[in-house]
Amino acid sequence: MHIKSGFEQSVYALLLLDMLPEKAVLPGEAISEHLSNSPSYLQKLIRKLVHAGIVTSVTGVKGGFKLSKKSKDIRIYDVYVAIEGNQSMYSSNGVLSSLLRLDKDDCECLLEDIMLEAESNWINTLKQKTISTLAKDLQSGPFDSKVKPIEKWIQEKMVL
Amino acid sequence: MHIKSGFEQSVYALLLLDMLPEKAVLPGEAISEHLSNSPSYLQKLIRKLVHAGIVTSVTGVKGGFKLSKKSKDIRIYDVYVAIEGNQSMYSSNGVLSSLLRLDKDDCECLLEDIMLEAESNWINTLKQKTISTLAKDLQSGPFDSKVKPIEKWIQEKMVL
DNA sequence: GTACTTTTACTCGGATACCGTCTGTCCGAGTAATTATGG
DNA sequence: CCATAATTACTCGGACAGACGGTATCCGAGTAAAAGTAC
Repeated sequence: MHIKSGFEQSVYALLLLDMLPEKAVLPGEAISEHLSNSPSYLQKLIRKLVHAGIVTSVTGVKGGFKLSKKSKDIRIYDVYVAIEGNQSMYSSNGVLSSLLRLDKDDCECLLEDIMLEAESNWINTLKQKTISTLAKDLQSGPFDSKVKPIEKWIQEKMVL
Repeated sequence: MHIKSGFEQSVYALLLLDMLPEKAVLPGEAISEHLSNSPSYLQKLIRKLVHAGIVTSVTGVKGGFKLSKKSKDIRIYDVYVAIEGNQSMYSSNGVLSSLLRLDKDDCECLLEDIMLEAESNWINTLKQKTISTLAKDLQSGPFDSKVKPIEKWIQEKMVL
């Protein structure tokens, strides 16, 4: 089991967008340039964030993306769901039914209860962390000094 | 992200083995027959459980498998690790390094801390549940009556 | 200078290809109990 | 009846094929600002 790399890309794209001045917008091309990953794929990811209501898009010339909420209201969990979907990690294949010699899906999967409980604890952790949490961690961490250059770079690339 | 179906198969195979009388052994063929999944693949899974020290195998004629511990000492987490490996769900691709314009892996992934914390909570839940937990759930549930026939069937198929 | 058209720079979403992983199959080798064989 | 050989019924582990999903690319369509054009 592995969490998609698209999730990481999305989170850091949001962290970048969080440095945008209000009302400004950043083109997808610029974002992928700064994150050094493939432009077309990253944009596909960002579009998922748009659908999830996390990011606002502006079409046409001078278009681009920006956060549609305050970063403290964007939970890591929300990002996860936007990218990976809200289906649970575990889904039964009805093996217990076979074990009990019942018709398929005639009984609930005992294991599912346990797996859902575990997943619930996992989710709750991700609900308590936001993009803002990461931004603060960054500013209080050893790479504090690297933030300024990024903001400067944003000034050049942003529009509106 | 999705947990492999092999995990479910393994857990219920163990639940079946838990019904074996002491010292008795059940051939892999019989197990897959009762779980109605492919024999060769299930045996491959069971061999992973053997490597993990959860199941004991006996080779040769009258060979087969049995639990190598009490079912209350087989945590669901142990089964998970045996099948899926003990690498964590999340692994960074160094996107933060790109964001900060550093050489790859020159900084720790901020997101990783969060993801590991969440995963830790997930793991702890699975460490508190065992195969014995499931066995008890089964006996106290609505399909209690289905257990007897299985034990009878085991009497026919087991060896030693 | 105003109304209209064209260009331009973006997003949007689908079609498609690639590639790694999980599922599942197959086979030869190893192992040990059982059976057969020979004296 | 005993010792040895052959058979049998298993596990073991690797090689391999197929399916599926994540990653990534490409392209035509839509959109709106900007630039160009005509009167």
